Amino acid sequence: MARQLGVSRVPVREALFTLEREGLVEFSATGRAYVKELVPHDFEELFILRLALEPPAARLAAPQLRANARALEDNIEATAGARSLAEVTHLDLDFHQIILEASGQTRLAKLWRSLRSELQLWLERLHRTHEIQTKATRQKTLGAHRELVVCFKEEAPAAAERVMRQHIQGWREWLPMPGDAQES
Amino acid sequence: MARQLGVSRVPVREALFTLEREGLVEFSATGRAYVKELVPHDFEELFILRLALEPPAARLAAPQLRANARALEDNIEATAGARSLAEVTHLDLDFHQIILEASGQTRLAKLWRSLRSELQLWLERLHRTHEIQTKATRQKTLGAHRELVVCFKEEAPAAAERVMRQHIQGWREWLPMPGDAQES
DNA sequence: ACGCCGCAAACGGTATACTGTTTTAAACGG
DNA sequence: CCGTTTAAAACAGTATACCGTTTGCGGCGT
Repeated sequence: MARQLGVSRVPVREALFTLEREGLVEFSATGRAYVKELVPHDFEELFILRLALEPPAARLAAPQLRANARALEDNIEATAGARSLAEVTHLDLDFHQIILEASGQTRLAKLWRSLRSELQLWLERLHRTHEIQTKATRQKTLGAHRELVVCFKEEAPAAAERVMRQHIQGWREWLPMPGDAQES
Repeated sequence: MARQLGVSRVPVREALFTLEREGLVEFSATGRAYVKELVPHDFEELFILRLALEPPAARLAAPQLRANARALEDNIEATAGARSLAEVTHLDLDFHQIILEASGQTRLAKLWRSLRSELQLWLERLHRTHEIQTKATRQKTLGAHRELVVCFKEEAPAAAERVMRQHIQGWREWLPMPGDAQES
């Protein structure tokens, strides 16, 4: 790999360890790196982690976002005008990341960033195999995001936490199981 | 540092990155590594993360631990007979780690392991500056742990989640604020 | 034909070396 | 005496080199 990339082995090595942390690569017992295959349980775990982490993050971020909801509103506007599926997904993840970063919890935000790449990989795969991003689902996501902004602006941490929990749970429910074949 | 340790710089470099992941070291913008100083907010964040992660982990671990509660029971017995403060703390963290590992969520378990070293550092510091491990508190911890084992054996995931949440919250409440001075 | 052995190539980890940048401190001027 | 300049030392990142181990495969024996 180092030869192919024209760099020495140490940076490649470190990049592989970074990818391992992000869940995209795994190492064998002898230290060899392989691309980690996506098994449905991993997707479930990502969902479990999001459900555990994001609602408290939303609660903690509420005071900070009360006056700084602008980035979130810009994001919603951009999502409404987005043309491609990939763009919508990217903006959706951005929206959540803004909240995580605003929570003031550095480990939480760092953890989210490390989950994001894996999550994005899963969503891209789902996009290829299922038709998951319809107009209706986009509107549903936008609705939840708008609701969250209202919670933040009114400084309602408990409500933000609850809305975030429902948003993630609802989002998971209308998502196809990653292992399923295309339905319809 | 590499010269002092008698090894080359690359392994030192990687060790420092590992310590950064564990929260014990931080890097400046120019890439220099410093020991991260402990600020009370970091302790709060560890607590927030435990509260977010461990109750769901207990719920998910319940089916797995129904028949395999032996390690937990051994841990409780060892804790009851432990002689030193450090030993009790170590066993306490072990107890929680067993549950995290049994949750079947590899990222969750990995995350816990990376939090553990930082948590242990904090507890050691609290031990030096406060008298936090009295007989009463140890009994309280043991009581919660025993209660959790009962939940697991009866395969009561929801109860395990609730007990874990109360255990962590209660534990936090009788802990002194890390920034406070000794309160005789 | 099949399994076992042994060797060559590839690999992982780390020591050493090179290069550009940052830090430090001494020399200089105000 | 203090701020500025500048040169040397330290440093971060990475390329190269070395060594012990693993892997893959051709040849051997059964």
